[in-house]
Amino acid sequence: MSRWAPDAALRLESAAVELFEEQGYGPTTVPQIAARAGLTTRTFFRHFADKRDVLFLRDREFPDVVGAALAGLPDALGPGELVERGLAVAVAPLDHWRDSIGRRRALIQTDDRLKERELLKSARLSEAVASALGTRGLTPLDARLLAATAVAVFDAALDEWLDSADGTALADHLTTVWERMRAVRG
Amino acid sequence: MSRWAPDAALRLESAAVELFEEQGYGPTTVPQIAARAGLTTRTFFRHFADKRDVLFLRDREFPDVVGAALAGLPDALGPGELVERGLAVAVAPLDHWRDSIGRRRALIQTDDRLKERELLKSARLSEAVASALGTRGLTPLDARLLAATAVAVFDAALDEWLDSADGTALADHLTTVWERMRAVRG
DNA sequence: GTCTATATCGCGATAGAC
DNA sequence: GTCTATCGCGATATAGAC
Repeated sequence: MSRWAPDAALRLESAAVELFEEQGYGPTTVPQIAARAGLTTRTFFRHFADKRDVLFLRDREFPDVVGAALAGLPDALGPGELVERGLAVAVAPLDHWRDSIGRRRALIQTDDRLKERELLKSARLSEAVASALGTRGLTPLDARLLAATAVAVFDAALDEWLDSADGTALADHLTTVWERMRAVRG
Repeated sequence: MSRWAPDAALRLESAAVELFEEQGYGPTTVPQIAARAGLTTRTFFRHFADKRDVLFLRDREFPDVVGAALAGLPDALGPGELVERGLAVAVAPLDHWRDSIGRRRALIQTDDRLKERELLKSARLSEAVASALGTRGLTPLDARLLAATAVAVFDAALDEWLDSADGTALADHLTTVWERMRAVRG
């Protein structure tokens, strides 16, 4: 048994989720989280920029994953198809995590500070998509608008998926929501 | 001259903008802001929920303004026209404030915490639009998607307006960006 | 208005890993 | 030895309680 368990960040995340669910986000203190994970407050802040960040451990790589998915698709696709298929690819692994994603979302909705952080993560995802679209020749404005559209679809599809009782895959919700997105403006 | 100048919030806002521009957002402390406005720290927190909020004084009413603009338009309009015209109406007064809006935006872009707050404000605007669209018979999903589209167009148009050298009105940028949004979705 | 908790972060020391 | 993760102490500012 080594002095440090190798998964300090993960243990801190688990402890935080438990405490937030038991007591709420606001009343839970960082020392409490650290203590439950068997670590110190100082260590918490070495792994996470602030108290909110502990709920967003998984999101860190997602923009890169989506960027890579977009980069890997054939050049022949039009921009609309590109983002639609890119998202579908990047999203596939999430089906296994529905439960923990749902718990996390429920927590986020209890506090505005957590909502803000979630919105920042969505904005970063949008930037990653826009950047990938920029390399395919779209103007910055067009890339930004299409990226914003894609992220709006993604966020809505995620909610539909989490709220749906049947076992429909996230990718199928994405398809449905894209369809609605195209229909509403008509 | 009364004992309290009646514009405490406005003076705090001015002091904060000056100090943020001089020293940056992070290094500026609330006691500094309060002192420059001739007030106490406690008074600052009576007017603003937190340090970031001092830059968002003007945004408070905007969702309601947009909601009212949407409510005032004829029922006969389709949803797409509705949001497009509603935004154009709500946005008209902003042309007089381009300079201060630009300074504020420059400050917001220097710090992630300020970006987060800005994103929350955009999200609230989106909710207000979605809510107004809900009363026109759109499904919650359709309302949400169209509202997200409208806010994305608004945000992009605002940036184009702030970055443009000529005196084109914000409403004209809105029109242009709506056009691009429709085009890029092919 | 005053008082206080607690989030946040800088610094130096320490303990294992390689 | 060097590197990295952790600890312990301390300082400051935000934010909320009374």
